[in-house]
Amino acid sequence: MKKIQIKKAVSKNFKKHNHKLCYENSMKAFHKYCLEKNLKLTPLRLKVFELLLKDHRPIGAYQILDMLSKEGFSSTPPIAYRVLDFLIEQGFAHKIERFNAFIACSHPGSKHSPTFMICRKCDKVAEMCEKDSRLKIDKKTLSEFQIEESIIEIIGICKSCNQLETIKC
Amino acid sequence: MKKIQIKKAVSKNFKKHNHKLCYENSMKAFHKYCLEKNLKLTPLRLKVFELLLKDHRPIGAYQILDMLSKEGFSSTPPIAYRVLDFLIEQGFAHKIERFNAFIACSHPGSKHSPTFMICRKCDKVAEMCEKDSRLKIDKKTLSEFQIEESIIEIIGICKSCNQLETIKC
DNA sequence: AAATTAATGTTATAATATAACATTGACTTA
DNA sequence: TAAGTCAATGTTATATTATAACATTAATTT
Repeated sequence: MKKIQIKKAVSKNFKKHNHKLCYENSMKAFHKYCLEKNLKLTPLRLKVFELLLKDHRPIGAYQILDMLSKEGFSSTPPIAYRVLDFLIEQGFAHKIERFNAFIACSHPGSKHSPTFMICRKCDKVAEMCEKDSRLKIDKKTLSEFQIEESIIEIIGICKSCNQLETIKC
Repeated sequence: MKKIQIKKAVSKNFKKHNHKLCYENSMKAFHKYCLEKNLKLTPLRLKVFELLLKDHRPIGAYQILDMLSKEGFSSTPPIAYRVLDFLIEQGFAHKIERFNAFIACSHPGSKHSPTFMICRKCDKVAEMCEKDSRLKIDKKTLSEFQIEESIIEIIGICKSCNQLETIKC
């Protein structure tokens, strides 16, 4: 029996939602991916990915190290950076350049260059898929530059925070 | 008598071009802007802007400090960061987040969120104006997020570097 | 000339990231 | 199974980027 999945808008990240589902789906995908690619799903990697999945806010490497240390893991900088590199390479995490911080990928399992919406009030981040965000570049310019990768980070205010503001006034 | 200016494509930054003109136009605009806004065009600010205008490559704050020190300026970190903040605020410089480095603005004198093309071979950067690069975002998503600012950095290979590669093969 | 303010100078330290090498543990293969 | 190999983790040290806080100087106003 197949479950029918209703596609949720990315902006759900900014609202109340069934986050347990986000967590479980991502974790499941991670397990599946590692199994298929024969990559080692170690306790450290699992823990870091779990930390990234906590909510939809990016976290810094040193925050991760703090949390690792609290849970009894070794916690010198390379520990975090190496696992983050691994997760990013495998397409399960991204770096938010604006904040030098890291976030779990919402469309995991393949390399891509997403667009991030970053709310400057609640610090939550939503990752848009390419369908919903396209960079239209002038044809002539395109012919003179071979694109390999893009960093797109949009900063603004999410609807939830905006409504809160309006209510306050 | 009015000079006819032929609008050059932004990708000129990647090619041989009359860079003296780039320099002079930007410097002139900076002088004019500061005069009009009654902002102080100090030796330090001039020097830093001049350094940013050297070529179309971003430079780090500590590189700037090195060069400042060689020219007899004071060169502790806040010296550079403060002038950079000033230049960014006034719209004469940008930060390239990908490199934690800074570059002179190509369309100076007003706040804007440009798109940068970054060549990973020669490290040169070209700033596209909004006309040539537009982010098309899904309507529903747009209605749920109020955009204030965007960071768009495209990494790839410029035509000049690409041609060099082809010749080598 | 005194008061005010903007710019620069200085000291110290915070925050982010990597290099280089050591150890462990799992897996291969002889 | 013992030796060899390799990936992952551990460790030490240090590099790189950035800011806080306060002091001094220079320009501008009163």
